[in-house]
Amino acid sequence: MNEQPARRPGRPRSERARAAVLEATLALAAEAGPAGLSMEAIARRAGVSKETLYRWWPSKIEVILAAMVEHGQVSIPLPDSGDLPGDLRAFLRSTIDALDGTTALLLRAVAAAAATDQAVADGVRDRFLHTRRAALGTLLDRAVARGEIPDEHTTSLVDFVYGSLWYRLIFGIGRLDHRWADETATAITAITAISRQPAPLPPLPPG
Amino acid sequence: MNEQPARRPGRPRSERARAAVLEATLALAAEAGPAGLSMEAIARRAGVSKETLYRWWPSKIEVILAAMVEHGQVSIPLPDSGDLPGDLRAFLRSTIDALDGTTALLLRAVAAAAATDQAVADGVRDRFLHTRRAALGTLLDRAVARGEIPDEHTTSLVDFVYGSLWYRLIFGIGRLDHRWADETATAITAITAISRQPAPLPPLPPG
Amino acid sequence: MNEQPARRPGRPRSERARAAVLEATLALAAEAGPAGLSMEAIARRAGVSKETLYRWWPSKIEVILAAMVEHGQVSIPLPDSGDLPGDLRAFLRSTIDALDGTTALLLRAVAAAAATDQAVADGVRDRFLHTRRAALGTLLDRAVARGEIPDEHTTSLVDFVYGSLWYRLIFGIGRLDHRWADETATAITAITAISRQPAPLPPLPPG
Amino acid sequence: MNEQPARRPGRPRSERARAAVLEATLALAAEAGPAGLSMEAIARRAGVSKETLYRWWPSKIEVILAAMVEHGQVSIPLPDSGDLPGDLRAFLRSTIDALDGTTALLLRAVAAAAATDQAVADGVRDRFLHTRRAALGTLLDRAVARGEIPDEHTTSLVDFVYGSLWYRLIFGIGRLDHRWADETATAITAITAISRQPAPLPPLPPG
DNA sequence: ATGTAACCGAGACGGTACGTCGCGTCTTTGT
DNA sequence: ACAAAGACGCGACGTACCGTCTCGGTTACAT
Repeated sequence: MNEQPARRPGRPRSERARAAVLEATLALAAEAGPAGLSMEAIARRAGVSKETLYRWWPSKIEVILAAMVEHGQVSIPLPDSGDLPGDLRAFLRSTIDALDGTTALLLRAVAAAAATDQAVADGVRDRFLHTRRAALGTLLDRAVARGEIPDEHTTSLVDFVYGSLWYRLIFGIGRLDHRWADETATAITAITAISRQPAPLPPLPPG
Repeated sequence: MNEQPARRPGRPRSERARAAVLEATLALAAEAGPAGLSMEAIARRAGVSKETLYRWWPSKIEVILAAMVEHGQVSIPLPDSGDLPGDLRAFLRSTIDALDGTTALLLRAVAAAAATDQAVADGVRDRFLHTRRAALGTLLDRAVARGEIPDEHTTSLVDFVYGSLWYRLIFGIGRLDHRWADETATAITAITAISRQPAPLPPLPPG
Repeated sequence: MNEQPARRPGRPRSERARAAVLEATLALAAEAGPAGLSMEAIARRAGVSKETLYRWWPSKIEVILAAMVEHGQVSIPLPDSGDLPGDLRAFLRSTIDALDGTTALLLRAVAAAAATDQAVADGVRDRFLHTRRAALGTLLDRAVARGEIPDEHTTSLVDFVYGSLWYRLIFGIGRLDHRWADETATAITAITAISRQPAPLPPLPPG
Repeated sequence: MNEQPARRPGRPRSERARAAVLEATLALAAEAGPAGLSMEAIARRAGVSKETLYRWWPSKIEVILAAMVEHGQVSIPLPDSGDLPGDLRAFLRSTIDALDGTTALLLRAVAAAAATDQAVADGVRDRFLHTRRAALGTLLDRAVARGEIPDEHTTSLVDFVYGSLWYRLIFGIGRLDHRWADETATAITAITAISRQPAPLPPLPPG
């Protein structure tokens, strides 16, 4: 069964160019930071014409997102041990582990573009943030299903986690390390207690 | 003793220019959004020379911050009723009330500038975010003092509140209205229960 | 003896492509003028690949010259009535008749290419202008042979005729119509008189 | 009486930039020919921003015309000895003397631009060619006034002179030297004879 | 019938130039 | 000393053509 659509006519896309662009993007992000990520600079660095750049990635944000995917620091394993505190802690630690210096700078560039342009924000939200929110949502939903936490706060909790992550990233507030992951996981799961506590409230022993 | 620094020689600073710049900034933010907020455009709109602009506000971020202060949507009253859930809810509602359309666009411009440039991020954090974090911190600390919540999560909670606010603002996730304020306040204060519940856990009766 | 080069193997040249290119060139010249005559546009309009275009016409000037020949407005009948003024007038009127709007625009494109690039100028001169100069030269030479004009000015006269034609065409000076043809023919043939008059100057009769 | 309009406010135009641009234009014309005269290249060579270039010369043709004026090879003295053949010869020799290699290349660039774009052609005709046509016209009109030539051909003669000049220049036909000037002057003034000869034709003396 | 070879369309590629915009600085006159 | 005006060098923007290249497919003739 050939799902692949019949090979289109014309010279095929250059894999070399594609790779060079994404590499150049990563290199520039690492060296020059978000401010150095211009289409001009990427094309120059990659040894690629601007025409080619715009042909495949119609805007800077597309190049950046593609580079992040290429960089591989994107898919986070979703732990499922049956215990929210542990799972959340593991998930956040993985998230932080994926957030190396280059990725952090790329994410800042993404944030800058989204903050500047509503259309970019919409695209980033629907195509990039959505997946991550869904992953964390799944993790929380399982906890809800297990009765660990009430379902009324899950959306807020997702906001809390990713909100504080971006917030710290963009404004350079504190560190984003395992310590942060643990504290955040702890604070989030503290809510767990609410519903857990009442439920297991042990009946007073007789006598 | 003249504390007032000796009146400097030369033509005094033009109040007209100052007002025109800040007004123009607000107008441009409202009309053209973050992308339209260029120093060039502000000067043009204000009928002020770029020289003057740069003399008093050395960078775009300074103009924006000044315009936000001028716009008055900045200082949030700090409620103190002795009850965290109510106070938090009131505080978040006030925060949202201050976040009119123009302010939202200015904040996005601030976020874009901070995300792009680390130095800007540092400045914004220390001179702008700091005050807001401190206000919310005070509110939470009072609750800690009253024994409503443990003190170990306060920093995380501040991140949660402002993080989700910026996160939603930048990426256009959902609405930022009283409903959001209430839900967020509820989720945050749910943590209250943790410590409240265990605390009153009655000592097991002897025997 | 087979002068026809042995039929080459492989797919023969597409007549369709050839015709489409020349038609497209004429159409573009008429619609977009000299500035719109790019190889890119011609290929696009003709539904022909750029590869094919460059295979048969190695440069833009070749396409244009071929299109002009195809357009048929190129060969001017050479009158030979035995009277220079009449012949010249007829020749120039025919020349103007062949100069329709599209041809005029193609000629301007030729001039632009020649003015820009010396190599193009050489080619145009030797392969295109040469024929026309020779035709007019023949016409004048016959007049010389008949004793109508001296032979010393013929080269200048050819320059005068074609020079003023191109000059007016390129810079849009005045009209290029029958009136122009007649006036030019008259001015050129005025020179005829010089030699005619003195020659028949009858020796004063004696006495 | 101050014809000079009151000094405008703002930083005055940089004479350095102006001179550098015109020099660069001349240098590029001489070195790279008409094809090398791009706005980009001129700006680069002059060490001037493209912004500045476009501010003062809104298109390439303006830069070229200005450079030619600057180059000084533009104003031709108008001889007036009372004898058309001699004056014309002198005028054409001066014209050729002014046509150094660089000027020739600039003129070719002018022709290319005019041939490509009708609007440019109009501008060049009215602002550049006009003056030259008028000069030669004056020279011829004086001859008409002296009864040397009829007035009916003057326009054609102007076309002949400048037409053949541009024609030879653009297509690289022959040389443009004093020899050409003399031959052209001779051919043009041959027409003189027409009217001169017939007029003095002495009535045949009786008997 | 089956190579083999030149053609064809499509279209990607690295370049250069285009004309515009915003940056932050500099240089004037005038207040 | 400050203000308005506005020129300046710089670098990025997104687009258009340039001439070359690499594909899959087509159309002939020569086996």
